[in-house]
Amino acid sequence: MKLEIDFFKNKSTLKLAKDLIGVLLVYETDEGVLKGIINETEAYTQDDESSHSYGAKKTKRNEIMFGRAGHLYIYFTYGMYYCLNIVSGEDGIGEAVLIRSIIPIEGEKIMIKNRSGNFKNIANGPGKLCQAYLLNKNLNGMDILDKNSKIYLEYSNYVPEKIFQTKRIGISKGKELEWRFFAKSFKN
DNA sequence: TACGCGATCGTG
DNA sequence: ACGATCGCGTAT
Repeated sequence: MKLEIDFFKNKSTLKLAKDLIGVLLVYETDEGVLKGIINETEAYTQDDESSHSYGAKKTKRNEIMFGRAGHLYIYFTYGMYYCLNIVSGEDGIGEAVLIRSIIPIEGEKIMIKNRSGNFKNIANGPGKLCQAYLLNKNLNGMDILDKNSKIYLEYSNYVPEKIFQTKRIGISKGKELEWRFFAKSFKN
């Protein structure tokens, strides 16, 4: 069953980041269905120095973060990679959850092809995940809660054994905040 | 218009 | 540990 708006309502971005561990990221492409278990996320809010939305300053790049929860914020970074975020929080507040990693469970062959044949570490990083799913700026701003959307989140029976909470990766400001969540294993 | 810097990755 | 690579945001 697809996640709907209720999953996002009245929930902090930190809580959403935690709740998304174990949820499936699904993309129905022309070549086949891509599906994976979300196993690592990070929260970003407008009070957070490391966030693109810091200080509630809206720009052309980050404006989607200020929209309604359930939209995709996909940005380009390091001159080569895209990163996928799910917009969170109230309309008008700039918050999102970065999806850092998934464990492939369907369409693995397609993902490997999308990753130029790399069959190890298929989607265990934000840039790798976007390569595996062919996510780019064309999909920025998509509404995954729209029932016609080809990309959406789905409930699963994968229950994290334990959710770890640590500092975030690859940032220079807001380093001390423990806003990263991940699971090492799931029971089914 | 100019410039410095990344919410990264793969190799060494 | 480090280089690749280029759009974005801030400053001029």
